Amino acid sequence: MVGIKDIAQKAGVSISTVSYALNGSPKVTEETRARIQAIANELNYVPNMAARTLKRRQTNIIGVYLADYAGSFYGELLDGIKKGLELFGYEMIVCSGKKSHLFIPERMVDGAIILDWTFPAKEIEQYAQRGHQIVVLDRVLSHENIHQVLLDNKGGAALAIDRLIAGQSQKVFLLAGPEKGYDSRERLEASTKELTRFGIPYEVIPGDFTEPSGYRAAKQLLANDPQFPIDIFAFNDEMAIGVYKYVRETDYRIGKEIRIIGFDNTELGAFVQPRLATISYSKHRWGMVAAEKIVQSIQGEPVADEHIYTTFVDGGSFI
Amino acid sequence: MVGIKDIAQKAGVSISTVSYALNGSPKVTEETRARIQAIANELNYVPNMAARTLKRRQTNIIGVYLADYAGSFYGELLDGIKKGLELFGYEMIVCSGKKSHLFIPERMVDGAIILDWTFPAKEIEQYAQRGHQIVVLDRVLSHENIHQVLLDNKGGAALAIDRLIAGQSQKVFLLAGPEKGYDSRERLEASTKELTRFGIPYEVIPGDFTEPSGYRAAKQLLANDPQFPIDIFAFNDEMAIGVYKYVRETDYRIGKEIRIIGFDNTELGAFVQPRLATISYSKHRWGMVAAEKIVQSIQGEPVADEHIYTTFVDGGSFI
DNA sequence: TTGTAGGCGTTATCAA
DNA sequence: TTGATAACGCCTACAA
Repeated sequence: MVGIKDIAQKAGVSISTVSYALNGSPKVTEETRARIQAIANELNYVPNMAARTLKRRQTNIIGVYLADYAGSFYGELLDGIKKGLELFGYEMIVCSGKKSHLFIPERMVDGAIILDWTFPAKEIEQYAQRGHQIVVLDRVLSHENIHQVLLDNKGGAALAIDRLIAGQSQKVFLLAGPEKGYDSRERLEASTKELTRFGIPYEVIPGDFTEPSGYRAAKQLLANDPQFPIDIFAFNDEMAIGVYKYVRETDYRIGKEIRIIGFDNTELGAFVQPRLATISYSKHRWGMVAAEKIVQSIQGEPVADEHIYTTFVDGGSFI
Repeated sequence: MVGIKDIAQKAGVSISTVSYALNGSPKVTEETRARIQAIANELNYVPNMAARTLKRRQTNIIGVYLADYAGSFYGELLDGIKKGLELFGYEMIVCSGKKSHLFIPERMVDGAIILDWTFPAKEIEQYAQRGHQIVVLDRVLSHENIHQVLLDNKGGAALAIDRLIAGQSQKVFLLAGPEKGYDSRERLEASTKELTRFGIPYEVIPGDFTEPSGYRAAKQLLANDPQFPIDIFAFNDEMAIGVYKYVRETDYRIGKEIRIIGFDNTELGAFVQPRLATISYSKHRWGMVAAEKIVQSIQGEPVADEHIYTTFVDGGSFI
């Protein structure tokens, strides 16, 4: 491995001079700087990250933690985070799985962005307590080193419910996500509140944000001699797609006997026929804002929590 | 930050004893080992990765390089890689973008798995030349430090063409991917060879593996007063979906006037109606094998290049 | 069984 | 403007 020592030797200077030159310090002549740079290039020198990190105590890398890599959902979000971090000279690495959590206390990353319901809150708080900066996208945690960029779940749910009501719905089935999950809880709370306000009866059907759970829910709903139309607000598009799948096996039609609104505006929802009506938000922006927040908090600037707002997307699945 | 020094002090022993104890060396009493471990836990000690790496000269991290994070395509593959690496005690980080390439020469990662046509071959070879181990999934590079786990593109293409021929196709439109891309080139070569062998006329339509390029291709095909049925072999599912999108805007029907076979067996292709006939392979296995190869080559074991085989998946889009 | 000390490759503080 | 040198936190001969 070629290090600054080799360069120093070849250039006939000391290692500190090399270090200065390579780091663009004004303490060396432009001439020697150029000469040393040339030698460095010639030798294909690349600084050893471990050594540099050991000394500087920062890596300029942000870790993004996801529960899994499935679904086209994450694509745009990661893109947004990456673009955002680039603006500040940070690199992004994407991690998943328990062991990679250690990157945080090990100081392999300067900060973390978490969208992973699998990541225990206790653990996050512990890292924050040790002084690590963290931005969470899927929960609320109160700590000076933790900040959040959250979806406006309540606003989104209210949008969906308002549409259902405008569509003369007589009863609404709320196809919920995991009970302990923040997003699902918020959507549920806002939905029931809004429905109650308008005096519309509703029923909560448990789900877990996966397609199969949507499929099962649809099966169950149609098995019980239902009253049509059946109006469903699925707390994410994936479960809504599961409903489509089951309904497709019957003679019922989405948008007629079964009316449904999703949440997330995924690619698949936009492709199915009829198009899935859903709640949309900019995943790209979400990522950009998260990146901005983590950098700000690392740099010790004051950072305010922020929300990502939602809009309603029309689709043939509802009216 | 709490280091072994702090532990040593609190335990009243030297730092080396702590190091030995924490690393399970047989050079310390089980008793002191337990005592030191207890103190380490109490102090929430986590080893500093930079320092450890500097000394050990390895991180036990493999970098996976992707062109982007889009599409559900990568989900299973990454899952396979992660699972595979776990078996050998390695962690995975997912990277994208030019700057993260530096992780390789910087020794931030012990090895790299590359599926990123954006990553210049020259650069890969350069890193290999410096002694870094690399596994590529999307090209053939000849170097002792580079190994490949490739799709059996030719076999897959032949499968598709054989079906088309069995379906009495009179002419086949080959909807190709990027010209310089390895996968597309292989599929094209095998397709034309097979078609020529059977004396079936064909026409190559340029595309770039994106949905819009499939859409455009369909538009173009249908504009020229074509002869039905139009038989298409799209070199990936995404472009095939583009074809679906355009056809849907017309009165023609997929599976009737337009018959099409894709490649990749993506989730979306399985969902559309009629189901997209396509070439399938195990992305999970692909990842597992890639993981195995990179670890083997890091550990200096002999490693043989391997192929991932394909199968045909029936769908209403063809016959 | 435990302690001392040198070194991993850089950076940064002093002197020169 | 440069050079010698001490950290950074951990590992590991070698010595005790």
